[in-house]
Amino acid sequence: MRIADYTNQTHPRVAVDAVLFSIAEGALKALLVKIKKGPFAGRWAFPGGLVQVGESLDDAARRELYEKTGVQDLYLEQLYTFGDAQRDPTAHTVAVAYFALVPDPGRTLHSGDKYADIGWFPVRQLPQLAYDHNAMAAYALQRLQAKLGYTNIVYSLLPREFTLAEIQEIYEVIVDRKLDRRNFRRKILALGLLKPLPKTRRGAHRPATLYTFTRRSPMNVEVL
Amino acid sequence: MRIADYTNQTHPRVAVDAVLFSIAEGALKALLVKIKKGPFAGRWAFPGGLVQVGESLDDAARRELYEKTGVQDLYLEQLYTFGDAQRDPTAHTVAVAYFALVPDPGRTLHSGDKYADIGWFPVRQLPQLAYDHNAMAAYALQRLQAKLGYTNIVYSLLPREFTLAEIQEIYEVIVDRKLDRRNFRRKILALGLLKPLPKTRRGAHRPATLYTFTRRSPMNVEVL
DNA sequence: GCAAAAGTGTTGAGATTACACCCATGC
DNA sequence: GCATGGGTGTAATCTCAACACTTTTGC
Repeated sequence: MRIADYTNQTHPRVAVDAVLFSIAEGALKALLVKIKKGPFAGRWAFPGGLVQVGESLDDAARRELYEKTGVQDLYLEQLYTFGDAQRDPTAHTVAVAYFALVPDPGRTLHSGDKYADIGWFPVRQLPQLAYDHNAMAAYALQRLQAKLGYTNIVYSLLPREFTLAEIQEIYEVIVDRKLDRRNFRRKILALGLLKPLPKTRRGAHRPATLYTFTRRSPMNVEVL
Repeated sequence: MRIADYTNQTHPRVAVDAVLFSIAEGALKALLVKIKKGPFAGRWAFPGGLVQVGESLDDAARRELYEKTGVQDLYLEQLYTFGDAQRDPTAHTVAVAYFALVPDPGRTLHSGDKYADIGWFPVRQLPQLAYDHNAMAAYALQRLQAKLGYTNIVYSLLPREFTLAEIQEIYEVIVDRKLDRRNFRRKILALGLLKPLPKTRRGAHRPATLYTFTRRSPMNVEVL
């Protein structure tokens, strides 16, 4: 990354920040990185970086997350653009925030040279973050909850094969309330997006039928 | 406006564009300006401009629209940020699009020095616009239609006093279908946001009771 | 055989839709 | 007095929420 003197700039800089969510250990987690330098050194924040000329915003967000997680096919959508003049004390920086989803991240994380540390944090107990990233987190969570209700994006939080209990748990963890099992199953199956597989997941108790999505692309459907 | 050489820039510029809607002559209109210079000279576009250091995005959008229309209290919300590297052939420019609403604009418009012309255009028959502004228009219309259904933002398209027929017409024009008069009235009144006034609007036929909003601030309600 | 998760239907309440006639005014 | 838009109620349908017992497995 190039270091430059922005004090004489006449225009704001453009950065991209990515709020990456996942479900792990029965809780909703977000990916945070620890900042090395500047006024927020030592604080946690969402990963991000300046946009280069010729690079699209989506590409910048995707690149940023790929560097950290090694995940290529994640769900990614633009969230909101934060442009308050004081949000970055160093120089006026407009941050285009993205919102991303991945299935349970078993893989290893790479903090890279830029950050001191990296990790998954439970979304409902985030520490005090750098910049306006706590507001960003709140906004992203709100968007996630809303979109879960009227789209099929859960698919991006699930592995290829899953049980109905697992998909229901994701809904419960994200919208933060218990759902009626019978009503939920009826509704989710009525969408016609799930195909039962001729296999079961064997565990400690009665085996559960495994399902898979017929389409893994975003669309609007009435789920909740 | 300062003219500068951006060819050696290492970072994209930031601009704000505003899609301003209003209802006039029974149709949904958008405000367009005619561009004077550059590769899009002669084309219509949404009004916009570069963001200055120290200026927030919301302020920049508000300023832009105030210069053109003289309207101070409009409904304004961020829409989407367009960041494709090729969207502006002159230099990579990230455009933060805003979406705004005003009641029927009887007032005069000011094209200013920057633009060759200014005017209201029916949203469903826009000409070919500069940049990616046709996509911007489509996105804004979609947002408007959706928000009309689950918020009370109609208030920002109506004058202080209005009849139920007038508010219904706005819904019909925007969502582009006829609504049942009795069902619509029942539902909109059930929200408790409208107060009947002890006056009527006298016209060619039976006078209609005038209503006013009890609160003119955005909130979520189930309208449609 | 017992503990634990998987699987399955029905009923009542509330919401949504469809639909037709009388009323008040201006001309 | 007639043309025009304003104003009003009900019945049928659909959707949503609440609720409990049987089944299959591992140990």
